[in-house]
Amino acid sequence: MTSSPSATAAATTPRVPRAGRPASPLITRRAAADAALSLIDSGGLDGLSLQAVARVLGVSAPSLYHHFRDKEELLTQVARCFLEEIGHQQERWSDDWETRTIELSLATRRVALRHPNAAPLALRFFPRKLMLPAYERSLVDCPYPPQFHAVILEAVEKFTYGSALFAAAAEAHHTPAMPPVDEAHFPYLASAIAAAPASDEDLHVEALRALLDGFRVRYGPRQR
Amino acid sequence: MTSSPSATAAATTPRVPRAGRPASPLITRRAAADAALSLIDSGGLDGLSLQAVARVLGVSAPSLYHHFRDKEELLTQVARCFLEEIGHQQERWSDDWETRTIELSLATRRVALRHPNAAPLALRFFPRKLMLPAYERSLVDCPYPPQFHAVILEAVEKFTYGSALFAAAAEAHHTPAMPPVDEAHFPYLASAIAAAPASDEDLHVEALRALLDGFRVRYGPRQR
DNA sequence: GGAAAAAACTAATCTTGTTAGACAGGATAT
DNA sequence: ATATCCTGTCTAACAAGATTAGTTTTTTCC
Repeated sequence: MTSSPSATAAATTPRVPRAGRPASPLITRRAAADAALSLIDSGGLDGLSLQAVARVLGVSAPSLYHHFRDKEELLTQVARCFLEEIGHQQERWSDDWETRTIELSLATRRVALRHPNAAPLALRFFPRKLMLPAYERSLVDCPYPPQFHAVILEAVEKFTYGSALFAAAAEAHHTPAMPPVDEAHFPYLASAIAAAPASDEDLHVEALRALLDGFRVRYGPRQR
Repeated sequence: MTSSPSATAAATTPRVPRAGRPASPLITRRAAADAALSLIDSGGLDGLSLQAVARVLGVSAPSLYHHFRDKEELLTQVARCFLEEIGHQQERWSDDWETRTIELSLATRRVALRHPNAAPLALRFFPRKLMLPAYERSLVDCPYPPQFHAVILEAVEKFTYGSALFAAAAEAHHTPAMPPVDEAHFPYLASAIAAAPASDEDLHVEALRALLDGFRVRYGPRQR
C-alpha cells in the first residue's frame, strides 16, 4: 500500500546498500508484517527469518529493530494482520444473529486455511483488546438473556478457533484430518467417518448448528 | 522411572564426561521427553534447547541425535506425553456417556493448564493414530444414531481443544482471559462478563452442556 | 544554518541446531 | 578366548540466525 514500488523490485535485484536516512522510510510495520505473513505462508513459521523479511523489503536485517523490539513483536503484528483478514472476508454480514454467527465462524476457518502456517500465531498473540468490538457487536442482537452471554461467547469462540486451528495444522503438515481407520479395530469410528458430511466445511457448520440448537433449548423461552 | 538416580544427580554436578558405550543407555526417548516437558514447563517452549535437555540427562547434546532424528521428533514425543497425561487424569471414567464426555473435556483442559507452555505442541504434533481408541470408546455408547457421530466427535473435540489451548495461552503469557472492559464503550460485553459463571471451569462446563443439549434436541428421538 | 532525531548501515557476538568423525565398552560368532 | 562388529557416547566444528553496538547520512525543526 504505502510501500514504494521499488521495495518489491529490490526483492529480486541484489540489494544495493544505501547510506543514511532515506527520504521516505523503507520499512513500515505494516509492510514488514505483510512480508512476514507471506513468507510464513510459503516457508512455514519456523522457516521465517528476519533476514528473509529484510530481503523482501530491500533492507538489512538489523534495520527491522528500529520498528520492532524483537521478532516476537513482529509476529504479534502478523497475528493482527491474520485476524483482521477475518473481518474482511465478507462485505456485509447478515442481520440475523444465528446466520451471522455461522458466517463469522466460517470466515475464521477459511482464513486459517488460507494461512495454515500462520494460524498458530493467533493463539500465541491473540489481541483480545482488538476483539472487543466484535464481541460487543455479537451480543447486541443476541436473542438470549444477558446472563447467558458469556457462555454463548465462550462456546462459539472456542469451537470456532479449535476447528480452525486443527484444520490449519492438518493442512500445514499435509496430513489428513483423520488417518485411515481399520474397520475391524474401530467399527464405530469407521462407520461414523463413512456417514460424515461430504466436506469438512459442512461438518463444521453442522456442528455449529448443533451448538446453536443447544442455546435455543437451554437459554431460549420455554415452549408451552 | 527407569532412569538411574545418578541422572538427576548429574544435573547439579558438572557433568563428568565418560567415554565409550555405557553399561546401560544413559538416554531413553521417554526420559528425554520427560525432561523436555519439564524444561518447557519452567522455561517456555522457545526457551527449550537440546543442550538443556542433555544437561538434565547428564549427557552431551549431540548424543540426543542417537535417539531422535531432530528436535522436531523430540517435541513430537513431548506432545505424546502431554496427551497421555489426559487419560491418566482419572482412575475410572463414568459409564454415562454425557458425564464421561464432560469428564474427558475437563481433564483435557486441566492438563493444558498444568503444562501451559507445552499445550501448543498438541496442535503441531497431534498424534491422531493414538487417539483412535479414545474416539472409538466415545462412540460405543453414544446415545445418538451413527450418522451423527462424526459431527458429535467434531463438535466436542474442537470445543474442548479450543478452550484448553486458549486457557493455556492465557496462562502462559500471564494475561487474563479477558482484558478489563470499558463499560461505556462495551455495555453488553461488560454485563456479560459481570454475569458470567464464577470460575472459568464452570464456564467451560456450562458451554459444553449447551452443546450436549444441542445434540439431544437435534439428534435425539423426537418428543411426542 | 545548526542541532537533534530518525532511519538506515556494517561489524561483531552469542546461542543453537546439526553434522562428522573418533572412541570405547558390550555382544556375538568363531 | 579372541576377533569383530555394533552401539551409545564423546569432542570438535559449522552455519544460521537473533540481537547489540556503534557509525553514518539525511531529514526535520527551531
